[in-house]
Formats: sequence, structure tokens, C-alpha cells
Amino acid sequence: MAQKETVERILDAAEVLFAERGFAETSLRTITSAAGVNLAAVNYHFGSKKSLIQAVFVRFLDPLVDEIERQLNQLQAEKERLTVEDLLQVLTSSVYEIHGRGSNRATSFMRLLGLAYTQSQAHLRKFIGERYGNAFQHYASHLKPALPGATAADLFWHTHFALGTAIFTMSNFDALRAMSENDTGERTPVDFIVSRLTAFMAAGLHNAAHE
Amino acid sequence: MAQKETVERILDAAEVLFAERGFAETSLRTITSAAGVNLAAVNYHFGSKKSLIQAVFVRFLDPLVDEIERQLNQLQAEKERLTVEDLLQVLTSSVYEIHGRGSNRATSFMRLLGLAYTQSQAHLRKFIGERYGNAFQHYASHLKPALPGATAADLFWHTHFALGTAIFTMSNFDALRAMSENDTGERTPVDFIVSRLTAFMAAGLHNAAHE
DNA sequence: GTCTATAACGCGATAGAC
DNA sequence: GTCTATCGCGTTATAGAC
Repeated sequence: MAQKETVERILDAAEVLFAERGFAETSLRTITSAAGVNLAAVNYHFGSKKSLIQAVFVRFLDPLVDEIERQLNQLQAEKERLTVEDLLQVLTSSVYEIHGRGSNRATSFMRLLGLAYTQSQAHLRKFIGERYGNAFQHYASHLKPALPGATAADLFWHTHFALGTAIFTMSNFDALRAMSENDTGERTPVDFIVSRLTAFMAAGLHNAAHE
Repeated sequence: MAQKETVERILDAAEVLFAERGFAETSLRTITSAAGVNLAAVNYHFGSKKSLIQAVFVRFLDPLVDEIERQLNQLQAEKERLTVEDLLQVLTSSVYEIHGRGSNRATSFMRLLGLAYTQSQAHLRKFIGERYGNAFQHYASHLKPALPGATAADLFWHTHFALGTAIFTMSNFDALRAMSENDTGERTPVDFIVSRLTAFMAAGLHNAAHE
């Protein structure tokens, strides 16, 4: 019980701090002092900083991929062929379902996902690829029938274009919203941004089938 | 002459190494030893690591924004209203014009631009915003007449969606191409990716005007 | 203008007491 | 399981010789 509490406190603090600053820029000293635990606790419970980083990802990715899988199966039971819009909807509603609509954790999560791609943490990309590669392949396999004209190369590239759009937007979410507020004088609601984002991605993806 | 050579050697090495590993992960020791100069030379010529990072960006952004400006003016002399496709074409051909078609420097450049957004270097984003903000605004101002139905908020968000798509793709260019080669067994030509990318962005941007 | 040598510091990790 | 104390290393930056 005391153990579990310490582990959870470390994960909570690490998740927020990593999302704010990145991995290399967040020291174990910062994490442990924010969590109110001893510096040695991270190495005791997780073994290393790398393992801690991986544990942060497991804690939010495991439930998320389960939820995505669940929604995919449910939707497939209702209709035989899923549309691009269906598939994008599954992603957003899964994130909402797991982390709560508009919560800080949802944006933290997207920012971490962005960092996983862009920061040089080879161990992390390897780990994520090994643990979640199958789930990603399964999700991507639904895109093929949804975009009938597309070749395999089209699918690969357009999928990653869309992934990039989402990851970039979400991982710079706060900075972009601040810029937008500065430009237009209005604070854009999260739902507006998400719906525009998915529309942008859907338009780009559909473009794959038309060439 | 000896000085200029040292400065250039440092910039050359730093540009490549930053693009490969990121800023925090590249030490001055690595840069100076790759450049074949003394460790102290960076602090002597640039003052600090932060200033070196900024100098790397200035060296390739200054000529690029000049070239973009030149092409914009030239195109505007030929036709009164520029299309979205025109504007995207200006970007890609400017990069090609400055750094050479398919050169390593062009991909280095995009990767660095991606890092500028995603790595936590607040000083760099501030510096870029101050030095190139006007040029960005000028370029973006051409988008408004190209997308007649869009509101100011539409424009802001769709522009940054497209920017994100490009930055994410280019900054992960090598990794994505390796994945694609692994998937399909073929090495995708750069031109194919760039043309698909711009088509994806154009489709997403046009979508802004239709809602 | 460029070098060597080193200061001053923060980092991850661990040994050993409790 | 948690603590203190510390090791060993890598970092940026600088002082001073040449």
C-alpha cells in the first residue's frame, strides 16, 4: 500500500512534467521532489529513468488501445464497412472515454505521444512499436476498405500525414491556442479545434483515393 | 580567414548533429570534435550554446525567406490571385532552390524546423518569432483570398494543421521512409512523398472554405 | 585567434544504514 | 521500503598561456 502509493505518485508527477518539458529536460530530482518522495525511489521501483518513461506510456496506452479495440468491434457489429469518419471518431471518443472530455490528462497524453516521436528516445520508440504495433496494424487495416482507390504506399503515407497533423496539433495545443487567442481575440473551444482537425484529416485522407 | 573557417566549420557540424540528435542531446564536445576545432571555440565565437543554435537557424532561414519573398512577388506580377497550390509550390521550390533538390541539407532543414517546435527551447521559438514573424504573416496573408469562404479562425487553425503535417513528416522523414520501405519493400522517391504531402495539405486547406 | 586546463555544476545511479 | 550520502560522469563556460 505504501509502495503502491509511491509508485503512483511518481507516475503522476512524471507524466505531467514529461509532457511539459520533455524527457531529457526533466530530471529525476525534479520528479521525485514534485512527487514528495525520495530521489532513490525511482531507481528502486522502476530501475532506471528509461523504464520510468516506458511505465508512464504503458499506464495510459494500455487502457486506450483496449478502448479503441472495443469501439472498433462494437461498430463493426453494427455496419459492415467503416468510413474514414467512423475511424477518426473512434480515436477521439476513445481518448475522451479514457481521460475525460477536455481534461488536462487528454492533452498531456497527446503531448507525450508527440514527444515519443520527436524526442530522441530510441528505446521508447522501440518499446512502443513492440508493445502496440499489432494494435496499430489492426486499426490501420480498417482504413484500406474505407479508401478503396488507394495503393499500399498511398495508405502508408496518408495515414502518417494524418497522424502527424494530429500529433503536431495536440502536442503544441496550448501554444497554438495562445497564438490563436492573441490573433483573433477569442479563445477557441476544444471541440471546435477537434472537429476542424478531424475534418482536415478526413479531407486529406479521402484525397488518397482520388488520384 | 582562419576565424571565418572555424565559424563555418562549427555551423556545418552543428547543423548536421542538431538535426540528427536534437539540441539537448548534442554536446558542444561532440560538435567541436566533429568540426575539428577546440572545445572553447564555440563559446569564443558564439558566446553560448543557445546563440549557436540561433546562428544555425539564421544561416538557412535568412536566404530561404528571401527566396520565398522573391517567388511570391514574381508570381503576383503574373496573376492577380494566387491559389493554395501556388502558395504551397512556392514553399517547396524555395527549399529546393536554396538547398538543392533532394539534398541532405533540405531534409536537415525540415528536421531542424520540426525540432524548433517540439523541443523545449523557448529562447529559439521567441527568436524565430521575432525575426521571421513578419515574413510568416506576409505569406499567410496570401492564403485569405485563396480560401474565400474561411473565417479568421478557420485560416489560423487550418494553416497550422498544414504546417504540422509538413513539419511532422519532414522531421521524421528518414524514420518514415525506413518504415515504408519495411512495409512495402520499395524505397519511396522523395518527389512522390513531397507531391502527396502537398496534395494532402491542399485538400485539408480547401476543406476550410467548404463549411 | 586559438589553445589547454579546469572550474562549477547537475545529472543518473548506487551502497549501506535504518 | 525508504532514507542519506556520495560516486563517477558529462555538461557548459571561463581563465590564462601561447
